[in-house]
Amino acid sequence: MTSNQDITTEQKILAAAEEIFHEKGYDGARMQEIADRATINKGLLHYYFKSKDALFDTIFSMALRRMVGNLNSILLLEIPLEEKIDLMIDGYMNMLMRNSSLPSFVMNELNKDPDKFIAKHVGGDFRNVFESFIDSVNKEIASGKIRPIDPRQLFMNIQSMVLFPFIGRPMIQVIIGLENKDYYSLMNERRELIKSFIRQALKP
Amino acid sequence: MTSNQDITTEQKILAAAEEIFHEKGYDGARMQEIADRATINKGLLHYYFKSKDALFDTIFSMALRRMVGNLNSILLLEIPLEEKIDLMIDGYMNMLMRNSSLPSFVMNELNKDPDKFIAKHVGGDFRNVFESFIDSVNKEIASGKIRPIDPRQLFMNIQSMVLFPFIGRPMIQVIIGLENKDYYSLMNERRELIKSFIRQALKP
DNA sequence: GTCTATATCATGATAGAC
DNA sequence: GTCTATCATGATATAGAC
Repeated sequence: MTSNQDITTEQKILAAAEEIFHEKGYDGARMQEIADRATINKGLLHYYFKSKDALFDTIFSMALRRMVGNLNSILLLEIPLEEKIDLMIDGYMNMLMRNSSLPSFVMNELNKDPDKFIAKHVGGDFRNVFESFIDSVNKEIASGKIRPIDPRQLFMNIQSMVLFPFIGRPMIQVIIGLENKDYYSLMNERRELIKSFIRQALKP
Repeated sequence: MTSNQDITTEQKILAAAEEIFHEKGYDGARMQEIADRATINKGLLHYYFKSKDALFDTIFSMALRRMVGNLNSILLLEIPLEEKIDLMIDGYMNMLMRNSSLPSFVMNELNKDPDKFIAKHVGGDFRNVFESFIDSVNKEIASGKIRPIDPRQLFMNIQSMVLFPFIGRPMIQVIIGLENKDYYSLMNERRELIKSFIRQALKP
């Protein structure tokens, strides 16, 4: 059983670990720094989480869920393609404006160990989910509402335009010459821009 | 002065270091593993490169140059916007098909230390370069050849659609259900797809 | 230039007092 | 539950023989 005090400490640890891991990744993170950030002792960290691995797994699972959790439900909805795409974009953007370091963290860890995704996540579920998206696209193509396009490429384009600006921010910001505050407002405008960009590109 | 033998060893080190750093990042890389990969002794590593930092800096600079080196020259060309965009896409794609781990490596290191980009690279040069791109876009808008769009957003879209599939590959591959070989051919088709996708989106 | 051996230090993890 | 040692290991870096 856990008392109220326990929950508070565990929450403090999770919050601190999330910050540090997101910032520095698994390899760059230090248990000492997480303890400091949580303003607790390093020994106490190991009392709540046996190992750095265990703590990381918890954080990474949370990150994965936040990353693809909404996607499943949206892709399965029985709604027109255009609405589906808009929902995807809005869902991602809302989440990303509050968790801007998430994509970089998740993608980097996955690239270092690609199997992590399959291992931790509901591996087989996606086949049906993505089939549903393919059907949506093909139906619109057949009815002449959009021009022909490989649904996988369309999906990549959406994901790319939404996620990349949060991963490539340091580079982009230097190239186009932008302060932090300006970048934020550019991201805000981006939500509608992507929608109309895609709509225009799909127009027959 | 360096003999032929030296050059060969240094090349071996650089090749090995590049592989390891690209795979695991700065924090995850081990000097021992780099030495092993180069089939030399660990002590010899420090003979050629004083420290891990020094070795990493060399690798990272190479990566940065490969990443944005062509961009400068392309953006400054006095050619129509459409050609400019096509050149960007082709330039990136050619490079990425042979260096698929490069974007993930560079972006991740930059996110951990955003100042790295400005510090290592020709910092101020980009202002004029990107101005040239902005002019290209605005000229086409003014003449009615493309529909109005924020040049910065257009630039982001291009970068995103080209770079992200090489960063988000593990996630994308699971979601759309794809083997390694299929992903490769999908990337090959992508080059022309992005071009026409953008052209279509910009059509007035 | 290349290797072996070693110094030095930081880190994850454990033991034990309170 | 929380803290203070302390252990054990692994990593960078150096010294010195060949």
